[in-house]
Amino acid sequence: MSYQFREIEAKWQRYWAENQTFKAANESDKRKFYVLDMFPYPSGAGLHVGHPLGYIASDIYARYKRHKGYNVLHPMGYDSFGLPAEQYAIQTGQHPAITTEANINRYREQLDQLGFSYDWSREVRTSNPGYYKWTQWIFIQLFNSWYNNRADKAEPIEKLISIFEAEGNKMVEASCDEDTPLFSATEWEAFDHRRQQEVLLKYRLTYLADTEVNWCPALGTVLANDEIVNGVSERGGHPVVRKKMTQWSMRITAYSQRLLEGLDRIDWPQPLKDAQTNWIGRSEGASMIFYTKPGQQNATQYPIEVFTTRPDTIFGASFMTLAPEHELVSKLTSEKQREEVEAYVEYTSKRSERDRLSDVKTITGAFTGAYAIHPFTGEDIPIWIGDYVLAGYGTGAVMSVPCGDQRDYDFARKFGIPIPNIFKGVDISEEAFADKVNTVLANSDFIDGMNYSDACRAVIDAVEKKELGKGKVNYRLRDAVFSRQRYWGEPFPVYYVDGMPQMISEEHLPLHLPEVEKYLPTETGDPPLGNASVWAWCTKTNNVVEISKIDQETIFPLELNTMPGWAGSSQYFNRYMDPSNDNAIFSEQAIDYWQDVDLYIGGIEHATGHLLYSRFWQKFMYDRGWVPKDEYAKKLINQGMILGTSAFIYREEGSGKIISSGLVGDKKVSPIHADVSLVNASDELDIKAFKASRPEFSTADFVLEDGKYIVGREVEKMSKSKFNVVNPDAICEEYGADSLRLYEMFLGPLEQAKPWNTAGISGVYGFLKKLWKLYHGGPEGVFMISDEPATSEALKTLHKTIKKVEEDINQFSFNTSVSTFMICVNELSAQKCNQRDVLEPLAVLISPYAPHIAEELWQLLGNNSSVSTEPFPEFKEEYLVERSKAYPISFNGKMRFTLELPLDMGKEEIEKAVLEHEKTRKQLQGRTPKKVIVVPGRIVNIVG
RNA sequence: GCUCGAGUGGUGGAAUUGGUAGACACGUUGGACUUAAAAUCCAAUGGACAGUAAUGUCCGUGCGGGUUCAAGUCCCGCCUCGAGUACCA
Repeated sequence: MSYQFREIEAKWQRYWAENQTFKAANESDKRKFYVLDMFPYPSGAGLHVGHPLGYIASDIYARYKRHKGYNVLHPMGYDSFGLPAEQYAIQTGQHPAITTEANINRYREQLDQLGFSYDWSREVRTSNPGYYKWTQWIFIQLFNSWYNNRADKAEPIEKLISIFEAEGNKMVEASCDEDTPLFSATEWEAFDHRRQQEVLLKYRLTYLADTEVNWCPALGTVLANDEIVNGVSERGGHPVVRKKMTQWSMRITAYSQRLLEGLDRIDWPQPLKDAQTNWIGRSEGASMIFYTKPGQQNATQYPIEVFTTRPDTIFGASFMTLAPEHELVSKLTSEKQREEVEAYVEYTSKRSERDRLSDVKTITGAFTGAYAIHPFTGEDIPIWIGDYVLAGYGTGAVMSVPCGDQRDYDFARKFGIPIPNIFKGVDISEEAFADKVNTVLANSDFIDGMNYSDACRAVIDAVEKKELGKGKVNYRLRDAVFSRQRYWGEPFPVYYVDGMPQMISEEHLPLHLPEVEKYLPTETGDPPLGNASVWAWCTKTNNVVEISKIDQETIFPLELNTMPGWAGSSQYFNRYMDPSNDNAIFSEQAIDYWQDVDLYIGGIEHATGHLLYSRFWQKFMYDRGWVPKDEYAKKLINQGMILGTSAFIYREEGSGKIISSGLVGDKKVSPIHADVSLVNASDELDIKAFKASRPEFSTADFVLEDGKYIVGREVEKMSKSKFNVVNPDAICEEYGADSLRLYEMFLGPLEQAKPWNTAGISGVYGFLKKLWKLYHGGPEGVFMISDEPATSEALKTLHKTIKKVEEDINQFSFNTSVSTFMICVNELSAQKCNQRDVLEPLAVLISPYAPHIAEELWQLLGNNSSVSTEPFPEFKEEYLVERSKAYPISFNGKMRFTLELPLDMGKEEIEKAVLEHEKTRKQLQGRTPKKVIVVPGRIVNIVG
């Protein structure tokens, strides 16, 4: 019997589903292990061979942990809200729920085909009301919380209210809006209800604010910073403009420091940690106040707050620069300069983000005509505006130290501002000196001769004494805008009374997404939900209450925005623990047992999106006591992308001839993608099939070499538009899921990007056939094994393999363990091994990688149960002990020969044996060695 | 510019973390079986040189230095590619 993978795979996939083999219980005496994949967005294109890479790796690990006796939670679900389904709906009128459902079914089929050990009873879909009920619930909890900086945690808003009632807000240290006014307890009591709500909104962890947002007119929605790449939208590449809008925001900045510190406690890849660290962008320095000098037409002294990381260079400040958008600009500008300044502000506001980015080298600015007073020297410092200072970072104003900062230096050069030197022994005639480490200060009054850190401390002390500033830590991280003007997302559980937001009471959750006629914004510019005439929400008892949003007398207006993509993915890992619970996001018992994720596998592209936001929500959940861990994933692995190998044909410019790649030479050609499925292993294009699939080329003239059209090759991202997509269904059909699983692992290190090459799969396919044969040594390939004890040689091969494979799994080196299996089977075949005591453990050993064939072999061996619950074979050192070993020997690092010596020889005996060795004597040529170096089990060196 | 990561045969990649570089696989070449093909099996496969041969010698992990009996691996200085990020004060 030959290896019939199609029947075997279908049979065991059915078996696993029918027997619920991988269902995990929330109660168990076993130790828990939680293996998580990033759940996919079910796109219409289905899976290509790149998608399952991480899923295969996590499945191997989950199966391995089951063999090791753990109760393993390995769930899967769908991040099913998202833009593509909505855009498809806009074009076709098809409800996004319908396309999403169809896509999910297709995904499920493809996933099932690969033999994953998911507990499908725990599936979640972010677009299911039963799921988004809890997304809405978390939103309400965030709304009802504030961040107490003194306790360094989030607390219920009621506590803040009782503080306000008792003593006002003067002593409160909280993360709140900048413009929060100070008030006493009596003033608080005197505020009317609306005013109190306005104030509280400045403290809540999710709040409404007029935010300058990234508005994408083409998509009709707001984008988060991480949804913009190079100034255009990540999806579609549409232009993005800045615009002020009232939006929900998440006060993630309250957690800046904890998000940073938490990284030290989790085993995540360094590049990912670096990306988050940079994104949070902590910088230490000082905030200082420069007062303006009273001018002739301007008697007021305005304070200008600046942030600097170099307070030590304060005596080098020869001007100040404000962002053109800075609120003081118009107040400060002198009459004489007004025309110039206004023209400049006008000019910068017209420059788009893109222009500014692509043109950073052009230095522009204008003098306001006003001066500030240096806090120490009392000298006049001219105040300029320039667009190299960003309104959104720090205070939007800087003290400019041209000798210590290249941007200030260039600006000073351009406008002829003096560049005083405050560095000892440094030449600044060509460029600024920005080296903190080698700084020794001069011409700097009380900090003369000091180094960077001493001077910083001295200056901060001095400004604090003068009450002109303080040491400050600044973060680049901004609060996250949480509103999207879209249909296909979670509705906010919010309605408005007198323009103030109110939460829908929890027992009315979920607030269902209403039906709409069309998915575009309304004529009045409201988000798509504005098209809904009827909203409904279910009470706990499932009484459906229908409420017309238009009928203002019975109900107040509802929030028409929906939540962004990352809302549904920020707590899904906890929801898997108890996914059908309707009374709580998860039971205490479930979270108590599962605690957190032990292994999380997914792409690094979520570094500053999902992976940051989910950490933020987890910390919030932790603060409020709902989860036991403030970091939810102990270990994370970023699998590398599998790239496509695109095929190109070359059209000559002018003639339009299609030239074979070997004949292109110096000719002017434009490369055109050809479908990789039409190209064979030796890069030859099937011209007939190509012409049939692309009518525009049906009459094209193909110039061949040796009668063949040879395509050019290039490695690119796998995508439909590049015609380089390889479909896993086709691979499974031809070689089977076990081959695909093994091959994806065999391609290279899990974390590395690597190109797909279908040709190579024959290697692992051949391996599986050899494995099969090992168990089928009977006449005409009938299953036959021996109950005789195995040879010591075969046992050695087996235990070598157990040891290596277990080491590999624990280091996630799945590629080398596939090689190890191949070596193992090659050796056992050569040894003609067919003994049960080797072949039985081997079936268990390979089952995480190739589960279908392992189950089949396990059954043939006479077992009734699934191999997946068998204990992992135990490695025994004794089978590996060798009688002797060949030692490589070098002499003076040059000559090398090998010497076979017993393993249990001591150091001195080895030395003696080496010297007695005839060849050694010859090579030493009568000289006496100085020393003999022995590294047991490895190598012997002789130093002459 | 800054921050990470990586450079090893024709190709994907191994190398027990300082100890015989190129495991394993693809591809290629030759052979066996076959009317033929597929499938399968066997052999060779980094380069150069010497030898009828077994075999031996030298050179080889992006480049240039260094440490060491011994370097793909450690140190210093470059080059190239990839990823992230960017007037962040």
